[in-house]
Amino acid sequence: MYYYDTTSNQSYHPAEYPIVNSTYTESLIPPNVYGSTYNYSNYYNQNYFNVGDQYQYEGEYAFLRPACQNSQPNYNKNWTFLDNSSLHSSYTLDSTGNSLDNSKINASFSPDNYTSTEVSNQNLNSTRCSKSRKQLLPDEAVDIMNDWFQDHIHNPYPTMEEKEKLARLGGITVKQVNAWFSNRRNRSQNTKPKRIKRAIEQEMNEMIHQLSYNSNKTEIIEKFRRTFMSN
DNA sequence: AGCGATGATTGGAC
DNA sequence: GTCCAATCATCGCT
Repeated sequence: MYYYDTTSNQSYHPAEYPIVNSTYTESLIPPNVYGSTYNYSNYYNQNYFNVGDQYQYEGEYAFLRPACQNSQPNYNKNWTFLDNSSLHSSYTLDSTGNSLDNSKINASFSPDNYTSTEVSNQNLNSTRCSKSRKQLLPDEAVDIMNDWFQDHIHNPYPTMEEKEKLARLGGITVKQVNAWFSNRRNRSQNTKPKRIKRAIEQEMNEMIHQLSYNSNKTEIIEKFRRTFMSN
């Protein structure tokens, strides 16, 4: 049995789906499941979705596409998650355009049906996956995180609750929020270790300055410099 | 081809 | 578990 993925217009055997674990499926959350037009309450405690979960896009049904290495979620499409009732009344096409039995599909797509060996043996660099493109985070997500960063410039460390809120508002995952803040702090020299290092150096410089004004203590100053300064 | 920007990953510290 | 620095990978641009 093959499955038709309307996001890539390709058919796959279920065993070809290369990665079924939380690390990759977490990055495949369609953004609009958090949106205002979506009744999110039924899935409030579900923070990731499995490869093979079914979604509706512009009237067409599609499976969540496979999590190839370096694959990125498609943030630009207006995904709608199908709840269980509509899932069973929907249809899906196979490689020849025939309708498939959804109850069989859902059973076959359970990650438990495949061993970790089967999954890890898949070739992540197959031609099917090589077309994946690196995508930027949604502008809205970056804007929201940038605002938060500027508002907390002296301690840019969101709590877990704040990370979840930023992720929800931006339509991205908490993992992506973590990576964004880590990169942002590091690249703006605003991590705690770097701030501490700068503060120590500044204090050392001030002490050197004071010593040099108060009396002639060249020897102490040089020892101080050798001990605390990097150059 | 080279480069800067950016998102993701990794191994280690704690 | 979180956070870090370093690094990788891919984008757009020239």
